[in-house]
Amino acid sequence: MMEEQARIMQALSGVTLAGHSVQGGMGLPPPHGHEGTDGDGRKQDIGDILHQIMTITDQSLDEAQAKKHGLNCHRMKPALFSVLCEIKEKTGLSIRGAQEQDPPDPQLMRLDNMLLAEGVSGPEKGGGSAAATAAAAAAGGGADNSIEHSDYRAKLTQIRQIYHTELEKYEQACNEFTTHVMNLLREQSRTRPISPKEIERMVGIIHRKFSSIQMQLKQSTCEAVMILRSRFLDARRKRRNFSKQATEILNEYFYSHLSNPYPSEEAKEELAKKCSITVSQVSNWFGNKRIRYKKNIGKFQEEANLYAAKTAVTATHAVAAAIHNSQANSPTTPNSGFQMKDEEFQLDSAESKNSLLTNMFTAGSSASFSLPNSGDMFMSMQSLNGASYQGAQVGTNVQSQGDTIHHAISQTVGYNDGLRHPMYSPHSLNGNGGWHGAPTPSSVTSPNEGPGSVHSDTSN
DNA sequence: CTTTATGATTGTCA
DNA sequence: TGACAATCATAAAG
Repeated sequence: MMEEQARIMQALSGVTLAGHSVQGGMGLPPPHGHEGTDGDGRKQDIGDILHQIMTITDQSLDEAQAKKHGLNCHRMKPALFSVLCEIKEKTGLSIRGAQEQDPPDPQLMRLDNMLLAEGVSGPEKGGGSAAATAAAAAAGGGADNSIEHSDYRAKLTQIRQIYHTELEKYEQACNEFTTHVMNLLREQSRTRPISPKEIERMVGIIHRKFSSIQMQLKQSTCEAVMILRSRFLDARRKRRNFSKQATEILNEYFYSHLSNPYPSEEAKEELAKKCSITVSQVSNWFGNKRIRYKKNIGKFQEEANLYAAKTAVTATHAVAAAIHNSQANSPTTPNSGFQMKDEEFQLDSAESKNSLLTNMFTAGSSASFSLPNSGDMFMSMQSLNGASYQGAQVGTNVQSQGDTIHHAISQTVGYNDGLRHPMYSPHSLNGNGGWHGAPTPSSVTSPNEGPGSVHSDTSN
């Protein structure tokens, strides 16, 4: 208000003194400064008006009202008013030019983006919570994992609610205030020179003020989310073990693809779905598993045998079926890896399995069973030669057969100890018989390592 | 409590 | 970018 008044007076004085070419319109001349020696009555009038305006604040409300009415009815009023409007328009423009800039605040953008990313602002993220619920429902044994997750979700929802109510409140207050000010200004524009642009500018100022408040709200919301994150999700190290079931599934896949335990993106998705974990968790799991298996194969031997035995029966059946049903067919995709412990050979179904193996070997070295075009079979052979994993020993009878097949392979595909076959790239075998950078267990052939396994792959 | 197992993160490499 | 290796931090086992 005071500022406005000052500007009006400033403008007024500028007009008054313009004719006199007096410098420095800023300084208000004393009301009686020019003594009226010019004898110009109009100037005298203006001086009076000025004086009245100057002293208006010193007067009581009634007095001021009366004076105001007097001014309003002054014969000079319409003329002065239009002049004032004109001048104000000019000054207003110049002011606006100075401060009318609205760069999209990068800070605000950042906050907005983050809130959007966290699901605080933007559309109601039904998908996320639905997924969480689905995960919770699907996870047979690992419900505790999703409990925390849902807890986090609940807290996040709370934050979002608070954020939205506050935002709404601010918006409402802003609108109310804006309309109030607009009404006030419009009302005053009858007695005071206020252009629509002036009102617009005021509205802009109000909005800016309120948006700065909003920014504070956003900032504190961001902080709250960050704290929440650090306490829940970002307490990322606060890990939970996967459910037994999930580990089972993952291990099954791992050991049945031991020669090339690199699930494709689709396979990962499949596994993730089966285990109720994320794809990246599957990737993590396989990354950890590979490295840890490689680091200490002996330690995983038991586990490997377990899972190998688990799939041995079905795999064997599959192989048997394949051989019996299509003897001359070309099993170019022998997704029929055989996995069994050598001791199993001498046990119950030793005979059939043994003959099966023999069949395979003879078939492999002869023409009727074309060499599998996959690293899995290759792995099998390597394993049979004791050239693969530490502890992957086989019975001597099989070993000899393996030697046979070794030679057969050497002749057929140019097998070379210590040489990577291009067929098994990118990640499959290297000279050591591992995937990539595997240690060299080939020399370690301690027979008392216990019954080893022959791992093959059912790479379908 | 200590040790081991394990999921996740980080930095590096091809 | 995915894989790997080292590492972290916690869960579970002893």
